[in-house]
Amino acid sequence: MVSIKDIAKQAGVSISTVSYALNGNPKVTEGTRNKILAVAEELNYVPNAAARTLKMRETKIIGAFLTSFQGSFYGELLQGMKEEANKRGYDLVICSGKQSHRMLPERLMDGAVILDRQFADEQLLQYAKRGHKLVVLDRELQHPGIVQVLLDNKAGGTLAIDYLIRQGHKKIYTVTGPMASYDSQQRLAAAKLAIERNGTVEHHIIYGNFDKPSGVAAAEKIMAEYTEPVAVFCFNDEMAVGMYRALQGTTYTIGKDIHIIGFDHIDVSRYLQPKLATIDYSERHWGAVAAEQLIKLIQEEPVENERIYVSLVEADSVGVV
Amino acid sequence: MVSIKDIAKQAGVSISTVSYALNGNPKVTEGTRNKILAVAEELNYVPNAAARTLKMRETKIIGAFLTSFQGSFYGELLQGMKEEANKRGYDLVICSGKQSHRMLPERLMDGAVILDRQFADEQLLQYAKRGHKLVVLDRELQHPGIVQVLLDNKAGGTLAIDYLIRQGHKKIYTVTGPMASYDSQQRLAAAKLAIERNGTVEHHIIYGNFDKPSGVAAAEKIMAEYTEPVAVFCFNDEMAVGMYRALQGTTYTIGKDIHIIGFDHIDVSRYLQPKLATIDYSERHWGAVAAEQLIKLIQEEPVENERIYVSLVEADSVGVV
DNA sequence: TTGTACGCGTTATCAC
DNA sequence: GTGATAACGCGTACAA
Repeated sequence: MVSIKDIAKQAGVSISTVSYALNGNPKVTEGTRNKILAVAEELNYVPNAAARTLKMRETKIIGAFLTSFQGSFYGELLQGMKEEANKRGYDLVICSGKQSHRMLPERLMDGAVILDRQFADEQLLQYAKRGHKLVVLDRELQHPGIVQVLLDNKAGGTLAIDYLIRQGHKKIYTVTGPMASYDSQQRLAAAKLAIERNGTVEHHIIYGNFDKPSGVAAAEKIMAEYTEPVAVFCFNDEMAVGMYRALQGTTYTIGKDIHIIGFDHIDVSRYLQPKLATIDYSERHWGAVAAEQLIKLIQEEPVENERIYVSLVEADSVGVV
Repeated sequence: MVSIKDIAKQAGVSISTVSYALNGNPKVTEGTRNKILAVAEELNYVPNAAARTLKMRETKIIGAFLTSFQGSFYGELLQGMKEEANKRGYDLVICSGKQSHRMLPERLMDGAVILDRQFADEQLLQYAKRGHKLVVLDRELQHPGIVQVLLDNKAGGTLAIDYLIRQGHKKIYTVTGPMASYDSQQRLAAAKLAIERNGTVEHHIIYGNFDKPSGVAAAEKIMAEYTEPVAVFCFNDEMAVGMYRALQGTTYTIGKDIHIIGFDHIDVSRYLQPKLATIDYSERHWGAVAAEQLIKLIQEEPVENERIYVSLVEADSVGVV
């Protein structure tokens, strides 16, 4: 490996001069600088990140921790994070799994965005206490080293339920995500509130898991109990897709017998027959805000918790009753 | 930050003893080892990755470089890579974009899997020449430091075309990916060969881009030229989905007037009406093999180029004619 | 069994 | 303007 020492030898100067030249320190003369840059180029010099990090105590890299790489859900989010990070001179790496958690305390990155319930609250708080900078997208957590960038689930849940009620529905199912999911908890709280506020609606809760199979299961349960047209608020589109699948080829028609609204506005929802009503938000924007806040946190700029806004997408999967 | 120096002081031993103890060197006594481990625990000691890397010249991290985070395509692949890497004591990080290319030569990772045509061949060869270990999934590249793990596109292209011909089709369109795509090139070559071998089939090529809009465009072109039932081999499912979308609500029926087969067996293809015929392979296995070969390469074990096998999935999007 | 000393590649603080 | 030199935290050959 070629180091600044090699360049120094080749160029006939000292290593400190090389360092100055490479870092654009104005102390070094035009002539020697050019000479040094030429030699560096010639030798294919690449700075050693480990050495620099050891000295500088920063990597200019931020990480994003996901529970899993599967599912199409996070592409736009990561893209948004990446673009914002790059714009601010940082690189982004994506990690997944408990194994990779070590990279944060080992200081392989200057901070991280957390979207992974496998990361325990106490763990994160401990990291924050040790001076690590964090942005959480999946929980509420109070610490000076942590900033929250959360979806406006309350608004989303309310929008969905109000829409169903506005369409005349009197019997509403909600299909939740996993108990541990912050987003699911918030959506449920909002849905309950919106339903109570109305007063006359019959509400049933089905506990799901944010995946297709639990959507299938929900649909089967609903069909088994079926007596009259019902509306279903699936806490994500993935489960709604599962419901579509289960209802395919049965006598129940979506948007007539069983009305469905989802959450996320995933790409597939546009290709379903009928189109799926859902709650929309910009994943990309979410990611960009997360990266922005994280980097501000790292650079000791003032930051605040942020909320990502959502909106209603009406579609034929919800009819009038 | 707490370092081994702090532990040494606290435990009343020298730093080398601490280092030995932490690394399980048998030279150090049971008693002092336990004492040291206790102190380390108490002080919340975490080894500094930069310092260790600087010394050891390895990070135990491998990277995967993608063109973009968008699209649902790579989830399973990355999961497969991650699991295999973890099994072998490595961590995986995912990177995207030209900016992040620096991480490879700067030795932030011990090697990388490349799935990004933005990485130029010469660039990769240069890295390999400097001793970096690479696995390429998206091109052929010969170098002792590079191993190829490629999809068996030839088999896929042949399977698809033979299936169409077997179903009696005499007029076949192929909708390609971008010119630069290795996979697309290989699929086209195989398709051409299979068609020539048959002799009596009329072949039309439409140049696409692997995305939905180009599927839509292809469908429109085909409808404009329509005189008799045709079969279409879309070089990926994404474009096939675009075709479905464009044909929706027209007088053309998929599987009767226009027959479609895709490639990739993406999740959505199962939810289309009618189900999409396609070429299947295990993304997860692909990823696992890639990680395995990369780590073997890093550890100087013998490696060979690998091929990932594919299979045909028949479905109603292709009818008999 | 434990301690001393050195080097990994950088940057930064001094002299000169 | 340039050059020694001391860190940064860790691992290890060698000495004790």
